[in-house]
Amino acid sequence: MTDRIRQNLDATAKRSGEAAAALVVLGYAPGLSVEPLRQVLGLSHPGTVRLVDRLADDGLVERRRAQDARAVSLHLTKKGTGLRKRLLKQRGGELEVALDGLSKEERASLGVLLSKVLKNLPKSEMDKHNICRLCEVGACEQCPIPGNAV
Amino acid sequence: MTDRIRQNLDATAKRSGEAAAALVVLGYAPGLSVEPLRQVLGLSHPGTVRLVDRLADDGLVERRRAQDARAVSLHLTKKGTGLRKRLLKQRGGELEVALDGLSKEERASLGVLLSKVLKNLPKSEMDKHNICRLCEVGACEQCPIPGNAV
DNA sequence: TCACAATATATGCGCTACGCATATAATTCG
DNA sequence: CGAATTATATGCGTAGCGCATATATTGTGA
Repeated sequence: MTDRIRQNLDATAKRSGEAAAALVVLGYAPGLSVEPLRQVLGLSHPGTVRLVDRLADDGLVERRRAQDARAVSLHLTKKGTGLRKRLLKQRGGELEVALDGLSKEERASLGVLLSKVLKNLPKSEMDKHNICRLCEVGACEQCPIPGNAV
Repeated sequence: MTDRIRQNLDATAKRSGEAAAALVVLGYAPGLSVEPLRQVLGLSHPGTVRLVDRLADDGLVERRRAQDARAVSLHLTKKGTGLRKRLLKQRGGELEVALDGLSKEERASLGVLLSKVLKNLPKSEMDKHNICRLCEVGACEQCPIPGNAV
């Protein structure tokens, strides 16, 4: 499933690696600067700078000055917001394909079980954000990862 | 989960991309030639040739002559077999971590539900092998993907 | 049987997405 | 106010891949 989701997101974004994830994250955390973005994506700082370069080249992300003049405030452009929406929709579509044929009850039961699994995964605070980096905000009434506000 | 499994396998194999998958596949299909391996891994032919080059450089895979003198017969070396075993064990360990705290009944129920999900995924015959390319042979009494012998 | 298509592997070349080391700019703190 | 800290950016190299193409072997049809 993740292979397929990745492939589709990469194709839609015309970028690979963490590009799609960056768009999703910047969507729910506008104004984020490079350093926290780096931590969420699990990249090096230079890698993240270059990623932002590419997204800016594509007209998807804008660098604005932050209060702290050292930092940059990252914002999705209109184009970036549109692409992000398509990415999330596409991911949802793939999940729907995977769940085809499962009844409402089966889906609910799968949700309960996977919530338990999800709780076992994060090994640090930032890990929680990394795990959720492609999530659709609001898809979970309450994020099953304890202490995660996303 | 897939992120974490990939990271660990890549670190253990000291290679990234489809290297670990190639070792696993060649373990349950010894003598496979480059072309079918390519299809299972979902790479281009040149990409697969170069991957085999790297694995041969690492002393993990051997090229032998096949009946068909055009083809090569790929075999794991002793070292390759050992590494493969560690890779599968590591993957199993990560899955175990994810399932921590789930009762026997919950695991069984999750298995049933995920079997249904799994059936929805393959879009072609080769897809089935691609999906199972990191699987542990024998882990499933019967592969939930219909028509898959692995 | 012999040329020609088909199949299998390999090579030349370039590109994307990274990481490490380091430079530069701004802020904080003693 | 000067030095450590923090944030971004740049120089440079690498792994892993794809496309186009070359080479070798095997089938195939007149």
